[in-house]
Formats: sequence, structure tokens, C-alpha cells
Amino acid sequence: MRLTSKGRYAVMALVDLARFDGINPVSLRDISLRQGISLDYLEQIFSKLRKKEIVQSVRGTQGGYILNRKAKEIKLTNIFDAVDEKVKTVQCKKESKKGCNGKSTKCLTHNLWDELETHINNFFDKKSLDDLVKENLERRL
Amino acid sequence: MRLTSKGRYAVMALVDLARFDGINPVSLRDISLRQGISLDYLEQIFSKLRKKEIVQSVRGTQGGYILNRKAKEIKLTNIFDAVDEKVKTVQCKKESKKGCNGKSTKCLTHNLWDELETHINNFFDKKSLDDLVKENLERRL
DNA sequence: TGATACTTGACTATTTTGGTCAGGTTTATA
DNA sequence: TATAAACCTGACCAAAATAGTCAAGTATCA
Ligand code: FES
Ligand code: FES
Repeated sequence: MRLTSKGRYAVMALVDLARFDGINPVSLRDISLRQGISLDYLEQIFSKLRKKEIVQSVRGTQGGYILNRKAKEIKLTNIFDAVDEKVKTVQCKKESKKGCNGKSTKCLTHNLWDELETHINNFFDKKSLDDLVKENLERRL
Repeated sequence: MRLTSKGRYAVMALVDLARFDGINPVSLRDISLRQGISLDYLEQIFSKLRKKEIVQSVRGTQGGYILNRKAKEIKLTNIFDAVDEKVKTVQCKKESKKGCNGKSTKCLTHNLWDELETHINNFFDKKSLDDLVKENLERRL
């Protein structure tokens, strides 16, 4: 069970961006340099973030990206959703009565993984981008 | 972020085994049939569980595996550890001051992933094999 | 009319996963 | 004591997921 770097990068980049929010659009090139993430990869990630209306793009010279909502209203859940970093503990559908890989009943541990998923999602629901920026500022003082 | 089936199978198999614990050794063949897990794969998994002293093997005809500790004392953490299903949110060492892939400092989000890891491990620390067996019995009544 | 920066889609190398396969060894029991 | 059940080990492999790269644009500002 591990976190993929797509999710990690998305959050890193957004925290970076949020720090400058309201001042200028931030270019991916800058984020790439500051955070050490491949520019091409960032583009893929931001394309998804834009489609989910988490960021807005500003084209042309001096362009870049800006947040599309207040940092306080962007939860980790939203970010992870946008880049397809889902928490997947099981394959079987929650609603269906069938088990994994087409079995007729749920397996012995189905309920456990369900609980786990909820437990993790709770964490993501609570944390907002704003929280992260603030925590980061505090640590620097 | 997803759970691998090695971890899932390990827990499934142990719950199955625990239900018969104290009566007979349970053969992997039986578990394989009941739970629909490849026998060869189960052998790999149980080899690890044995090395970490979670189960004991009984060789020969009528052999199989038995729990090596009380079900109450086997936490999910122990099981996951044994089969190398670790919760990995970051690459960088917790203790080291260096960041991921050799960067000189920790990244903006390091602390966040650390919290997440703790949050997940809390869940695994609380659940014991015994809990799972009981929950399962209740649901059948 | 550059230069900057976003946009898109296809492609690819590496790693991880989820196994299989072959060939053992041990031991109860018929 | 033979034999079959069951554990034991290590090598091997195909498919999927990951973590990108590459190429060829388009929009906008100075
Ligand atoms: S049936 Fe849902 S996890 Fe096995
Ligand atoms: S430095 Fe530890 S997560 Fe980035």
C-alpha cells in the first residue's frame, strides 16, 4: 500500500502555488524548478486539476496557473480525486452484493477494507490546502 | 494508493485459519479451495508468516498450519509487516534530515505524509485477528 | 514577430504485482 | 516401508501500473 508520486506531486505543486496565490499566476516552469518535478509531468497533472476546476490557467507571457477556489475550500480529497489518486482497498463494488472478481458473496474481510477506506478518506476530507500552507509557514518561523 | 492482494490474501487466509484454530492444523489446500486463492501463492505468503512467527507449520499427512500466538495478540500490523505490505507514503527516511531522492531538505509536504502514515497505522494497530473472526461470526447470526 | 507558457496526445522504460512452475523434504498412516 | 499428503524453496514470467518523455501544437503578451 503506497502513495503514488502523482498524488504527492499534485499536492506539492499546489502548496507551492498557493503560497503565491493572489499575487501572480505561477508558471509550471517555476514550480518545476523549485520542487524538482519534471515539467512535462507537471503539465499532465495540471491538465487534470484544471478540468476539475481546482486551478485556472492564464495563457501567454507571464502566464501560469492560479487557484480557482479559496485554499480553504480545496480539500485533499478534491486534489486526489482530480488526479485519479484514489484510495482503493477492494475491487468489488460497495453497493453490489457480489464479491471481488465476481464471487457470489462478499469475502471474509470485505467489511474490514471498507472500514479502512473510510478511515483514510476521513483524513483527506479534513485537510485543506490552506491548512497545509499554514502548517508550512509555522514551521519556518 | 491501493492495497495489494498479497496483504488482502494474508488476512483472508488467517481469518479462515483462525476459525478452526485449536481444533486441527488447517491445510493450505483447504484454504485455497475455500477462499479461492492460488495454492502456490498461499505457500509464498505462509512462508513469510511462518518466518515472522505468526503461524507454525505441521508437516506430513494431516498437517497444515496453526496460529503461533493467540488471535487476540495478532494485530493487522503484524500480518502486514510479515508479508511486506507496508504503508509507504514517502521514500525518504523518517529519521534522516534529507528529503526524498537525496534532496538536502524535506519537501513542503513531508509532514503531511508522515501524519497520514501514522493515521493509517493506528487503524492497523487496533485491529486484531480475533476482532475479525468475531465480527464475522456476528454477521452470520 | 518572437518568446513564453499553456495544451494535447502518443509513446515508452521501469517497476511492481500477482502469480506459475519445478523440484524438492518431511511425516502420518495404511 | 511405501506412498501420498502437505510443507518448502527458488526461479521464472506475463500483465498491469507507474513515472515519466517526446513531439507538435495554440494562445497571448511585449
Ligand atoms: S468481496 Fe469485497 S473485498 Fe472481498
Ligand atoms: S521529503 Fe519526505 S516526503 Fe518529500
